[in-house]
Amino acid sequence: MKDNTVSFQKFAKRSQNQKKILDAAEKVFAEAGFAGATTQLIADVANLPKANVHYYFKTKQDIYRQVVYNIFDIWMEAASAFDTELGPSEALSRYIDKKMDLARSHPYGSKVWASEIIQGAPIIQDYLEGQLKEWSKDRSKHIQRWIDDGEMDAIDPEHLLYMIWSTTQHYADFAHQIETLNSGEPFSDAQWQTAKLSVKTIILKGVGLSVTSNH
Amino acid sequence: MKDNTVSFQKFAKRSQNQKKILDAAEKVFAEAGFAGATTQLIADVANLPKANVHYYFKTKQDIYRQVVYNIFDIWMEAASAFDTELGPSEALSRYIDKKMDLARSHPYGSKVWASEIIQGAPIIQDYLEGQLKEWSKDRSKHIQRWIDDGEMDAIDPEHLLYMIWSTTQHYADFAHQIETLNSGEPFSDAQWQTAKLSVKTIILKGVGLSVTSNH
DNA sequence: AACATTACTGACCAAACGGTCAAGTTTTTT
DNA sequence: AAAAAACTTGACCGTTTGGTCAGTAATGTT
Repeated sequence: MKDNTVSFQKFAKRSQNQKKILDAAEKVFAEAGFAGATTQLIADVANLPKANVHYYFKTKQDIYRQVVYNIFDIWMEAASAFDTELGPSEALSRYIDKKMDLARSHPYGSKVWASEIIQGAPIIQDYLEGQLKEWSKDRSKHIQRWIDDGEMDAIDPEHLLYMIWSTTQHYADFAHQIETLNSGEPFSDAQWQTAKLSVKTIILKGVGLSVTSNH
Repeated sequence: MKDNTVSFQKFAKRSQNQKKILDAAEKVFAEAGFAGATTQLIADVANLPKANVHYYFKTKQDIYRQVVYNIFDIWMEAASAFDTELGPSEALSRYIDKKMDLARSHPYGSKVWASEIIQGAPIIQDYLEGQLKEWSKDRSKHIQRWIDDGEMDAIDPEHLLYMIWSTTQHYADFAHQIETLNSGEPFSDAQWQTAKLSVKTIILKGVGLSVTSNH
């Protein structure tokens, strides 16, 4: 019988197991690096036999690739929060907010990304040269226009982007260090609020803008 | 015969070989992570047989430990550039300068450190809780005093430190990404100058200060 | 009910790895 | 010159790893 629910469940099971594996893998890759991550450990965290993991993903590299692609996609989607139709204050402010939220919600992905770049981006190089470069150049141009229009200070747009990336991702990648300096406790809601506000305040004021809204 | 030069050469040979191994290891650990780094590759890069590497260092972890300790020591020494006797502008400015210089001169060490923290600081935890925490608390107190004295804006001192660390180290850890966005070329001298100035300008102005000198 | 497809898994294997060791060479000390 | 100490290295080994595979179970299709 052509039962849609059954077909859907079949589909659901496959992608559901894949998600379990990818979630486990993201954590394991983040905590052990690509080489240090064993398929056995990924399987254990996913609560699945190792052979089952290899049923859904041919190689460890395939899993890794998917994990890296996923975090990149999430980031690129968040990058649309940098809406140049808004003024510079709003655009930068929202983008920083969004990046800080992702640092909190996707710490493992951020760490996997960082390790990938540190090791020379063997997997993601084409994304860097393609989507990321395109997006950066585009936003840099907009920032430059704001500068030319006297809406903000004359600072090199690319370095501004690097500062936003590094500062926000630092709260994910170096969470362990921050936690250690915070008496071993992870940030509370209030501390995350302070972090967001501090980052926005310094960067916006630093380029001659002011924090407009506080959503 | 008690020839001092001979004794010195003996000493020199040992520490010279150790240095060769540590330099090679720093690079290999940075590019492959702890687990991905093989003692064979470290030996190859050091231009030594693998067994010889194990003659000077009992285990791979011993080599790694030494590499991480070394970069931490270099950073702590640079941390003294944050001289609170100077005013806030000078102190922050010099500290940022120093950190940017280290990002350029010690990119591998910075990457090894980043990976270590990302993976939860299994080796260096005691340093974080000891020296780093002490230094941070001390400098935070000084920054707070500057704020109380009305010399700079009221921003959370710890987040200011995090911003300095993340932004400067980003130029080392994410050098590959930056290079890709820079048409595949590493930064020129002029570009490093621009980077330094941009970082200092944004951060100092961001906390209500101004770049005083340009050494 | 018969068949086909998809899902699952314990047992296995070749390759790579960290580390050892015995036998040698060179250097230092007496 | 002889003994001791330090250095060097090819060959080797137990363990771990990513990945395979044959056989079984469950699910979907006719």
